[in-house]
Amino acid sequence: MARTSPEEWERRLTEIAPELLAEIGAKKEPDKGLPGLEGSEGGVVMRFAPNPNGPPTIGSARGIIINSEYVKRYGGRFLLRFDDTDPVNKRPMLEAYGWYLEDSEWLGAVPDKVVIASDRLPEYYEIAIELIRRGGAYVCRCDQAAFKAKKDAAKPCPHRGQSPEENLALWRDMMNGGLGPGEAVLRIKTDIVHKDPALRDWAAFRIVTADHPRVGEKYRVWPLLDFESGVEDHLLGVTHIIRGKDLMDSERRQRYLYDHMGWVYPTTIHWGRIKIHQFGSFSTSALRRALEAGEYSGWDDPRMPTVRALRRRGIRAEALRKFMIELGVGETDISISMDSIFAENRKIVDPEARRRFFVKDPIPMEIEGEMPEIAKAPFHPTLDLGSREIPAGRKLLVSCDDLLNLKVGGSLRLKDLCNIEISSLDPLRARVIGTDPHQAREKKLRIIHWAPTDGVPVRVMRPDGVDSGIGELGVRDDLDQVVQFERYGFVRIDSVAEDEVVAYFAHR
RNA sequence: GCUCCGGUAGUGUAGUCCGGCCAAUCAUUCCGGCCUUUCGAGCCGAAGACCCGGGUUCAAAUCCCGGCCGGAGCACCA
Repeated sequence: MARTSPEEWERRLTEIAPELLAEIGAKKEPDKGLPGLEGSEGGVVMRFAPNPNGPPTIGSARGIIINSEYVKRYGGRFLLRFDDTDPVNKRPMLEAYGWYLEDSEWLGAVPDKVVIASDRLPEYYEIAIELIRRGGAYVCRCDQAAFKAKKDAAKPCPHRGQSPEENLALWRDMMNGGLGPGEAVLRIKTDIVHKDPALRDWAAFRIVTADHPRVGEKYRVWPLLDFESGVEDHLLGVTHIIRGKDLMDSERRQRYLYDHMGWVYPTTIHWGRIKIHQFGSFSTSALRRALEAGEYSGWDDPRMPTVRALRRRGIRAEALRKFMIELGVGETDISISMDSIFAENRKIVDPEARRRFFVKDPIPMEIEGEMPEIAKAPFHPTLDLGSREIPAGRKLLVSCDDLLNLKVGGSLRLKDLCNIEISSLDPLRARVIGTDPHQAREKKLRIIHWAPTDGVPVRVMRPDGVDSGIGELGVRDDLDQVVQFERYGFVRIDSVAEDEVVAYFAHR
């Protein structure tokens, strides 16, 4: 296949239309980070709208970070809105409201405004009434199955033709108790013969007599998501909505509501489902059940895919931000690995994390020969972070893992201390053959870390279990710091007691 | 069954709207090598992808059609 080269075309272009040449020269610029927002001229208002039925997860973090990042970029406003309108199936947790605030702030996304749907029922009622007056909504008294049958057949139900007056009267019955749960819903009139059955006359309000954790039994008519969310987005002046692809129909449904009211629909962006290798698929409700069944120590258990669990493990907000922004907002369902987040975190944490010795599954070792009584070890291999002194002694502890390929006569270096030769394996004995690190280097000795016998017991809480061992005493100075246990990994010192230190494992 | 959306290396991602700069970007992962008193960091190098088939065109990752695969909606959940 003979292709005409670009050069050839350029030459011919020069002959026939030289004024277009500039266009060829213009390079396309590669987009960095998030794509721009369309329709940002009139300002940008965005929201993250969770149901507070558990703490923010990594998925929530994506929503919080991307929305707030756009707002930062365009100088707009970031709203946090709690869509807590189902006291039964997705019952809100009172503590969770605060958790969202806390985690948003930690993620560097302090909301400009916080809205709680369960505070705003009166506003929703007013709009419902206006909608009925305009003939855009009707009270449907079909039971669920009957309506579905009608809808699937693209046939209107008998209540669709009621007059606004009739509907208003029935609405009052819903409000004042004349109608009970399951006896009526308010439906938005869309297009009953629409080719997509998902869009036909959807329910906007239903009757719920259960108490709500925040407002108790104050209301008995509650909005459904499409109404609440759609109305709030308008009321709050939201300009851009980012939501899951699973909610694509919401826009198409809500547009009917907007048309009835004469409102302008915000710009929408969709993203696909996010799955994380290390955690699999999870839902907040499923996690909550597992937690209540005692499978986890709490919402910040190191196995949890929550923001608070990552924080406890020493993952920095900045690492999460960079990662999420890099992910972007594609519509493809994605399956990510924590490795990328860890890599991002390592870059941030490595330069500031003090190095410490932690010996997992310690084995005592007796040493003979001339050696320093105190090891002087730098806090960082290349940066000047100072150093610490670790008292050594005739007896030291080394990790069981490091003994695996050891044999009598073999030699290695105890880091920052001395070079030894193994003289016996059981009991473990060695003799000093020198102290010079260069000697170790020349002989290509393996270098292992160690701990003094009077070090502090350390427990490391990991996603895959608990490691126990002994750490140098200095780890007690690093409460709440991310440190690197040499040859083990980065951990956050979570608690320090006289007789035990607990650390949470971040990553290698 | 009806409807909607997506498919670029192992994993993500840029490019797709407005076809030529794309023998395709960046990150991570993996594999080599260097460096290092850590199995960390750093440095160097390498490997690795346009779902398939047609069509339009001088030219297709990009436009059109069909197929395949994946996800989602059709709740008085969010």
